[in-house]
Amino acid sequence: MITGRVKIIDIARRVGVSPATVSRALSDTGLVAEPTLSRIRDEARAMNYRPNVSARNLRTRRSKAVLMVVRDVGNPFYLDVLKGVEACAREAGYSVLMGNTENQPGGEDRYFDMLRDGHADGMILITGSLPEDEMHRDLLAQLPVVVALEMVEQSGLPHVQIDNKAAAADAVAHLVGLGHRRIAHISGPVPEPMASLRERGFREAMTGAGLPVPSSYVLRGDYSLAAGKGLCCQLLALPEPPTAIFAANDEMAFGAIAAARRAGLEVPRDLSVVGFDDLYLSEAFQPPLTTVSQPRTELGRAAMGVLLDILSGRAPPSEPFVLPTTLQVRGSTAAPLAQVQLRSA
Amino acid sequence: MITGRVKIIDIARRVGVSPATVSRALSDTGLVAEPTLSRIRDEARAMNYRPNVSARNLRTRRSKAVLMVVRDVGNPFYLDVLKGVEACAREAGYSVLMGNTENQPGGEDRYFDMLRDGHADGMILITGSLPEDEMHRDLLAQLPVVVALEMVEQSGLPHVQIDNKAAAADAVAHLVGLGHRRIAHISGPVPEPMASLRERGFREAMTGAGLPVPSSYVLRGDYSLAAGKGLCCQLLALPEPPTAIFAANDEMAFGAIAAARRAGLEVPRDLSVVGFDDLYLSEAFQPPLTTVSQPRTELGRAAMGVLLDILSGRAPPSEPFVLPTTLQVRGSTAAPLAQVQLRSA
DNA sequence: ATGAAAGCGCTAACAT
DNA sequence: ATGTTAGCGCTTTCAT
Repeated sequence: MITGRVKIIDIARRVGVSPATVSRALSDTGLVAEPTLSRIRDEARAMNYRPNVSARNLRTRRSKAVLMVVRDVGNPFYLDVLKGVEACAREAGYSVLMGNTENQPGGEDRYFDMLRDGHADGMILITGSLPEDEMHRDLLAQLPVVVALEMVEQSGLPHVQIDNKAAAADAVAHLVGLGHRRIAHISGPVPEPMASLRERGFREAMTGAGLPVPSSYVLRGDYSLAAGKGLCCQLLALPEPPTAIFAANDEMAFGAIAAARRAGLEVPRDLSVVGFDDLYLSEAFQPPLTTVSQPRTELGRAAMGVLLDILSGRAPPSEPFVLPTTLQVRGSTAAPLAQVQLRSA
Repeated sequence: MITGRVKIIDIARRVGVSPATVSRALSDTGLVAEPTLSRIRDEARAMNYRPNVSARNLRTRRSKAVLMVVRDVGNPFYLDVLKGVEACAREAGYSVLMGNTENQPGGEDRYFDMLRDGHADGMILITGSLPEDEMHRDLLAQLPVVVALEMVEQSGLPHVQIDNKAAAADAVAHLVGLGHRRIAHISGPVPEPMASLRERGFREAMTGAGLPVPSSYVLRGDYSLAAGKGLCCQLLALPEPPTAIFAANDEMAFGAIAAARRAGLEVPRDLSVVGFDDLYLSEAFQPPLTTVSQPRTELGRAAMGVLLDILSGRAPPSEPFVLPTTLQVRGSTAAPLAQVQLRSA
């Protein structure tokens, strides 16, 4: 800490009041009368006063900070969520700390500790898992924690999310609408809830449309570019390759498109690809990616809103808060070519 | 704060020692003898003790946190830098807070305030500008602040950076080597130092190769996708359009490629494009982008290293710390077609 | 409307 | 090697 040398008592002396009055004047309690009020504020500004946060936090037993914990800070996807969280937090006088678990099993432990040691007052958890110790269900549900985007079943924690199953079904319906019948799915790391729901959305939409889902058409990925590439190769090598692929996220969709191109196919002429997430570069990608767009910033805002409710003693919603998605139809999807032609691929 | 109810005095009572001894035992001072030491540690673990950070920070007058301030958290580019900073910080027991200025003029003021109010002990500044107040040069140079990637001239602050001019010259040399003679530059927001240096690298490399730099061939952008698109259109509309473009960052390069494609040109056949930064998706882009790769994580590490030096009283290096770049040659550059053909474009 | 006094939980002198 | 004491800077009773 750069010793913010001027403290409340310095102002008090200069103005000729007690420290208590200065504190009250500076924190807008409405308990200080007008001649004094202005003099204190002016003097504080003149002296370039900044309250010492440690002292204040120690006294008030709150840090006015919240923690947003994600799987991987390196994933640009979360940045829009952060923006929403931050905007909402700032309005309420909170700052936001980022944390990431690097996808490691006990990764959230560290951040639950930060809740206990006063680093933060509450937490927005976007990792889909809970700490390994400290797992007394009923106790956990008392903590000021909101789960966003992901799901932690039976945790009793409030959730803010999208309808992954319906969104996936939408994407598939788009492909079916274009005339595709042989549609494959590159899933996320099932059995994680998010990945599972997207896969179920895929299956139900297919079944609903009377289309078959051969087991070779559903391959499990890990949301990485590399997985998209590898699994797409696998699909294209099938005796009856799909004419369309629905990937559980954009990165795998990018990978799939790269693999298709390397295999001599043109997207969307020879293969349609739909992603999920609508990443920053999905629109600039060649071809521009058709994908499910999540209201990322709004999800962040909503999650922070629920957290503020909890922190101020209001009851959080008992039902999950569900925000709508939209399918961004772009250039990576088109009607399929005649089947004969594709067999030769 | 979730009241971490168990405090040092609780442990002290259980073990039958004074709070001071517990404090010493828990902070590895080596001043507590062995029978006691273990008993204290065991008890602390058993009671699930967590030190209250506010109290500790207040007492020690340090927060053990550093601030990393960037222009835009939404820019994935900074995330790799963050990883380096965080790794190095964690080893030294520091946590990292992110801040962003949204490119607004007075944006860094807020974070300099956080230094003064005890939120953080030091700062890594990646915005290229200083707060508007508080500009007493000599005073500023005393603050525990390290400038990374960008440059703040005459600030007296330690810098960790790459050689932007040389890297830009490398990129141009690559194009010249392929046989290009009509090479244009889409620059960053000159006169910012980073943008200026890249432009100078471009100019010097061109001049050094005996190539002309008509003024219509150097257009100023703002690092955005849109700028890349727009300025590329402008270049292609020239009576003598360039056969190659060196963009001051990858996003503008992406924009340029998109614009070229829209204009009916194929990259790299009809137009070569080089970027700068080597963003996450540059490799997956179609065509894979030839670009200057910065050692982002290493830059982060190095910057944090210098900051740790300052925070622990060691003198920072007086010379800027310069890390090497590498030109990633990928698919967006190739030898130019015959000139005649291009004129018709 | 303002002041006096206590204390948040911890660590660092200064004893012993 | 351990205990005693004081105090970091602030907010908040409780008085007046």
